[in-house]
Amino acid sequence: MTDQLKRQVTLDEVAERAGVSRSAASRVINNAPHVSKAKRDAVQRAVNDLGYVPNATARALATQQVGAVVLAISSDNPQVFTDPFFADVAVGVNSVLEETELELILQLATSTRGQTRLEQVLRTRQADGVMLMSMHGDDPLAQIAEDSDVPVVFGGTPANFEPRYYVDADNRGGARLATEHLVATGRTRIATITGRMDEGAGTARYRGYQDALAVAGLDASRVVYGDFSEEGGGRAMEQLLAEHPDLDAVFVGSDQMAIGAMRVLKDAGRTIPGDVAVVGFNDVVLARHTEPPLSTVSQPIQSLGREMARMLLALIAGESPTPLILPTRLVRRASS
Amino acid sequence: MTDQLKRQVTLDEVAERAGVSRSAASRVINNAPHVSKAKRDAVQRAVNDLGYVPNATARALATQQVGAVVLAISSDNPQVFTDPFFADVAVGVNSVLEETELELILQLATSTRGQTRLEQVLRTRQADGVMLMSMHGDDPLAQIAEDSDVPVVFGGTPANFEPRYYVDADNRGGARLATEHLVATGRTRIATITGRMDEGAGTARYRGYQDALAVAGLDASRVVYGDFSEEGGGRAMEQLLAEHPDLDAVFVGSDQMAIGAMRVLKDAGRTIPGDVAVVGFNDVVLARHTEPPLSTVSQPIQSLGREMARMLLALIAGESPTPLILPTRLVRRASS
DNA sequence: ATGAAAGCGCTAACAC
DNA sequence: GTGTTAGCGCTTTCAT
Repeated sequence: MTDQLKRQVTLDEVAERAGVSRSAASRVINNAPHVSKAKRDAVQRAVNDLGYVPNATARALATQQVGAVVLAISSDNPQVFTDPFFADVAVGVNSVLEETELELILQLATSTRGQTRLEQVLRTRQADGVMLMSMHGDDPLAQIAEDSDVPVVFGGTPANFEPRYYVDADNRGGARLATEHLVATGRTRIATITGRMDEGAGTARYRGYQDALAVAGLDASRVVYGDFSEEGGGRAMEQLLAEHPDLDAVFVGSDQMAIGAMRVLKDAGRTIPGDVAVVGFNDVVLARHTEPPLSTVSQPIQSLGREMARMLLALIAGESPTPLILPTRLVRRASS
Repeated sequence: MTDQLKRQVTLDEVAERAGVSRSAASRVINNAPHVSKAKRDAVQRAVNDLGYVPNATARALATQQVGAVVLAISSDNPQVFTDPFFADVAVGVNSVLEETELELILQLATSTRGQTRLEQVLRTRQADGVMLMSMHGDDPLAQIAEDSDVPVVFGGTPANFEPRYYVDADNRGGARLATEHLVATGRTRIATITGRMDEGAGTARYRGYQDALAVAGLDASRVVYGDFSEEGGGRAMEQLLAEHPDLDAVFVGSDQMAIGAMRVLKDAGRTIPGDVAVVGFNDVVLARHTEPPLSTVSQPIQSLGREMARMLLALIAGESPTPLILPTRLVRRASS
């Protein structure tokens, strides 16, 4: 029957009830040494009787540690978080944070206000650590984060620079896998629709495509730059069809774009995979349900979240973890 | 050129720099009255020069307000948050919180530890308010939340009781809409697959189905209880087919289940919507891409998040908002 | 209008 | 092992 839900129970009350000094009580709570077993038990009992829970704020003020880390998504578009990708990351992050005493603050830094806030967190240590996702190449926050003395780990890598601490999926390797598969199945006129080239994932996947074709000695010039969106994928496919009507395969930088591209291909009367093989990237749920089901590259998103959290914890503990690149794998379905 | 990223700048430093007392500086920061224009400006200047940002923790301790609210998902399954539904809610919540000084803490209360933590938040006011989502009927947290003196707003309603403050989608009305539509298009042997009956959404949608059939004077006994999952939907459909082979329509309590059900129907050789019309609920992205595209009931999820946040803000401000039920609408596609 | 002083609840030196 | 003491950085009476 712990207690009424009324006022906060303080350490002093616990100490008094247990008949010990406040410092003794404090020591017990943080199980520090130098307390006799007798007192220890007395305090424990008092804690139970009173239903004492330390005041996190007061503790934070005294220890100069906030007790919370931030998961930040920086983007100009408030809707990005709608991408199932982030929910998965969040689940992963949460799963390791749950083992600690740290709270998870979600910062959708989408408006100017949001960005400013994140910047302040970074500058004035309003959190014990920050996980930063999905940076566009020229996002000023990236540099601010990198320079901050708050521990920061990046999720994914911005296009223009390599942060000190990050965890990323092996985008390049995955793209290469996908393209090699296209080569292996006899395709010779392989095009690509890239993602945004100011995002690391966009450029890395494009490189993977180039890698594979270079090794195979095939022409890698059938490329159109996309923007990761379904409509963008459709437009890109139209352009590709116009410029390279002879193509017999296309590696697309994201499933969303691939879906748009497949629609355009079908409208143009090309069969999939008969006339044109298609491979996407990300393995979103939808990929299983397209017509035909979409071959794609799958990345361990929850692991990414977990590893980000672990790396941040290590950083906070004063260690110097090395960046991590998580493996991707090809999921072959009917579209290729 | 605000400042180095070094140590925290304190109010005292600002005060000294501005040549005023700390209390004066504090008043300016919180733009309280009783400060001369001259001092006011001096302080402002000092703030800019020094790049002062108040220490949130210290402020929280002094004001007894945390400066953060919690968005909590209570569930036994860590993966629920993976449901795009919650990401949308989060985006909605964030959009209104962004206008305030409040942080958003994400609590995936999925393990025992998580639940305990949420319970402590509720009991010992570790947050200024809590938004609680997706409660199963017998979740003890629901009652704890309702009894807590921390402001709490529920997202959706548990099956067994009606919280004081909540915002929900009009599940019953939407289900009725869907079923009426089935009736209007000439179906007469209309079955249903329900969601979990220990969740408010499950029971409410079932009631809506009953409502519509009662008005139409049709038999409402073709019912199987599902669990909101795709496989569950498939199993339920099999059972339905076995028990009521004559059915010519089915209202399914969620799109996920509907997808499973459609698969089973097709496997059983029934055409959709020729032999059997199908309507789902939620309007997930996938619904647009099934074969045939799935008719469904759409709910304004981001609005739900927004309204939850608004209601919580009102509660924190000491007002007594009334519960909100958000309208749903039928999205007719090819499956019905 | 203004400043002094007393906390908010906790931790961490420090002396015993 | 134990208790005393001084903060952490801010807000807020309360005199002036």
